[in-house]
Amino acid sequence: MLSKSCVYALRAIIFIAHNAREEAKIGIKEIAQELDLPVHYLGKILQQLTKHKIIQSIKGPNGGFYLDRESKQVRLIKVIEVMDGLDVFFQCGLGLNNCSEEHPCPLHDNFKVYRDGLYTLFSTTSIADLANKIDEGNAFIQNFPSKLKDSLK
Amino acid sequence: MLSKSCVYALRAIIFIAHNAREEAKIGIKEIAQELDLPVHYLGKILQQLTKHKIIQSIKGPNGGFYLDRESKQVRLIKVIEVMDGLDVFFQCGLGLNNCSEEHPCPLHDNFKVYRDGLYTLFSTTSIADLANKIDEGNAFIQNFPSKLKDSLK
DNA sequence: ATAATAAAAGACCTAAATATCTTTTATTGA
DNA sequence: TCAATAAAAGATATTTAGGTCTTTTATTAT
Ligand code: FES
Ligand code: FES
Repeated sequence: MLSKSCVYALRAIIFIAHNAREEAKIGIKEIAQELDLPVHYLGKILQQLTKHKIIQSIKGPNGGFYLDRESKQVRLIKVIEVMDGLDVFFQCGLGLNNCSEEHPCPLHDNFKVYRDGLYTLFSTTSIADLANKIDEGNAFIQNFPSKLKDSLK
Repeated sequence: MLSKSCVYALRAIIFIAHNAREEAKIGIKEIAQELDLPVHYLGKILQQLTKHKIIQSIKGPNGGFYLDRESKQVRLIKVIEVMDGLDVFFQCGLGLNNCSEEHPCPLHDNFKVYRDGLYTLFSTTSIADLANKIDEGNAFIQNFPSKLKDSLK
C-alpha cells in the first residue's frame, strides 16, 4: 500500500507531535529507538520532511525535531505525496495504463470505491487528529512489545 | 497495492478466460503482445500459476494456455495469495508489528474499513465475473491505445 | 523417427527500495 | 574561541522486485 519510507515518516511525525514541543525537542536516536526504526534510514526520511517544511528541526545541542502549530494541521496525504507520490490513488487496480470511466477495467467500479475512500481518509485526517488519539490513550504508535518473554528472568 | 507480478497475473488470466478455450488455446507471445507485457517475465508468472493449478497449459504445437471450468470460478484473492501473499490485508496501515483491537494504531478503525473492504471484494470476485464484463463489452483488459497519433500519417 | 513448436526451467541481469556508514555544517554552552 | 552536540549531506552497501536470455522438456504433425 504505502512504502516503508512513507509509514516510517507518518509514525515518526505522529510520535514527534505526541512527544515534542519547540521548547523540548526530540532527537532522532530516541525516535528511532522508541519506534524500532533504523536510525540512519529514519534520518534520511526526517531530512526530506524537514526540507518540505512538514516538520521543523534545529541542529546542535538541545536540537532535535518538533512540530509547529501549522505542521500539526498537515494532512496525511501531504506526507504521502512527498514520500511516495499520489499515483497509487489514481492508477488502475489491474495496471491498465490509465484509469477512466471511458476505458474501465472490469474491476474499476468496485475498486474505485475503496481507492477513493482511502484517498479521502488520508486527505481529511491531520497529524493532530492522530496524535490526539495517542494523547487520549485510545491508540498506540509504538509497537506492542514482543519481548515480554524477556521479562521473566 | 498489488505487485506488478500480481496485476500482470490477473490481467493475463482474465485475458485467457476471455480469449481461449481448451480447443483453442492461446500462446504466451500473443498474450504478452495484446497486454503490453514483457514476454519472458509473463512466462515466469504463468508458469507459477500453472504450477498452482490456477490455469492450464499444454506444451508443443497447438499448445498454450486456457482455463477449465473450475479455474474460471477461482477468486481473485487466490491469485493474490499465490503471487503476493495475503499479508497486506492483515497488516497495520502505519506499519506496527501487529494490527489488533487490543493495540490499535490511531488510524486503525478508519483504515480497517477499506482494507477489509478490498479483501472482501477480492474474495468474492471470480475470474469469470470479470471476464464476463469484457464479454459483454462493459469493460476492457487491454490498454487504451496511446499510439493513436501514429495513425495520422 | 524426426523436425518444429511452445511451455518449463534455470541462470543471469538491472533498477529501485531499503539500510548503513562517514563527513560536514549549524548551534550551543563553557 | 573551543569542544561538544545533533542534524544535514553524501557515499556506499544490501535486498528485493522486475526483467531478460538460454537451455530443456513435452507435444504434435510429418
Ligand atoms: S480502469 Fe482499472 S481501476 Fe479504473
Ligand atoms: S493497528 Fe494500525 S491498522 Fe490496525
